[in-house]
Amino acid sequence: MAHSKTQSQAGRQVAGPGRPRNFDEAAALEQALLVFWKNGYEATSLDELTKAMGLSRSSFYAAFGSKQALFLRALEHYSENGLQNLRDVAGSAVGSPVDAMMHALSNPDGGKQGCMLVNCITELAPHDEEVAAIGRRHLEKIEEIFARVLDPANPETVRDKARAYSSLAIGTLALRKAGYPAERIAETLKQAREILPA
Amino acid sequence: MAHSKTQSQAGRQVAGPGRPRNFDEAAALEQALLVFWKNGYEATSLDELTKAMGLSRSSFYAAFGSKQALFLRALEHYSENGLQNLRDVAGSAVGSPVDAMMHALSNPDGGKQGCMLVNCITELAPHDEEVAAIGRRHLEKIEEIFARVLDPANPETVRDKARAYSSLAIGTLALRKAGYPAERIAETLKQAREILPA
DNA sequence: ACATTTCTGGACCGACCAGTCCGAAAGGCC
DNA sequence: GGCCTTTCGGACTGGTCGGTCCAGAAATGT
Repeated sequence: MAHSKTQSQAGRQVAGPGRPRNFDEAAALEQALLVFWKNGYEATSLDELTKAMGLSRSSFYAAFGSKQALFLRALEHYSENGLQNLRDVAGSAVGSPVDAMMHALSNPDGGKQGCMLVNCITELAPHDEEVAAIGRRHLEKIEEIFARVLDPANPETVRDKARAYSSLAIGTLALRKAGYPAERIAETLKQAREILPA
Repeated sequence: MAHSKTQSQAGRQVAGPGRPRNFDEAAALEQALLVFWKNGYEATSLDELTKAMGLSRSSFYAAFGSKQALFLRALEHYSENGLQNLRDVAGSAVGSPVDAMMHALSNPDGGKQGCMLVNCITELAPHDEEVAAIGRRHLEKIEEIFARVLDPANPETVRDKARAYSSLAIGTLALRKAGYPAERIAETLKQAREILPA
């Protein structure tokens, strides 16, 4: 809510002449991200976006160009954040890192909203190669993190297994969105986990 | 394409008075299904629907009531078809029925379009309890079929495992939509079979 | 204080949205 | 053939969409 005037103002490096922005671009992007996450791309209107971001239409277009461009930035941002979070989980897990990662993937911050990237792949990837590419890159990074945890010495040799783990976790997101009780989803992961080797 | 006038015309049992329909309601529903499957719900317009179904707007509303109502009918139809198809696959598989079912789930008829029900769960379920309920029912039936294959005598005891299998197959749909090569997905499933033994 | 630069709110644009309506057409029935 | 019922095509409606534009306000350097 508090907008610092001296904050980084992407688009102008140093404070030149003229009126400075009175909104934080990063914070606005974050708010936009939440709206896209909740509604998906098509179902999100400019009015809802600008209201959530707290800026006028003209500021919006001056700062972000278009709904589509903003969306892609938000999606990239989400991907970076999500991957970093997953790396943190893998690194600082108290028990099995694989368990912790599966749990993190299956319980994204958005709760019932699931994973924004999976949502967007489902909604847009078949018709939008740019989104598909972001999605592929994100999924591959997830596999990579899994693989490094599974076999730090030879991560490339367990790539398929890593992809299987991540697919399993991603699959449970559909259950969650459909309204399955969280306990049943956890039981599914636990059951899968007991069978599979370390 | 050929519309028989004497075909069943849901809404009027026998040919009463008045001008008869010159379209097949079931065939029109099928065409609508394909459009919803390809685009999702929001991104599908009435113009595209009516064009694909080959009928005018007034005929459309007279026969189906609304876009939403038509969509729900199409979704239910898709669910019934998909589940029957899965039962057939499970029953007539030459090798492992579980393999065959996973393959069928992971390679839906729509190809890159994925599974319409998973798509719709992702797009609508968090905001539409009716769709969520259809989705839950569909997913539970899939589990049921898996469970009966895994342990015909005590299907209830392997329900969690069955859910793990179906989640895994569903998870690979995201890979496909993101544009992963089919061979890599097949490899993932094969690898997963080793992780999750029968 | 002034000139310069950029921001802001809101009016505005053409396109498209889902849904309605009406006159014309096409059958069965007498 | 005339009548009644139902469907047909397509024009039309109010509303919303993403995006543009402008007049005025605000904050800087000099």
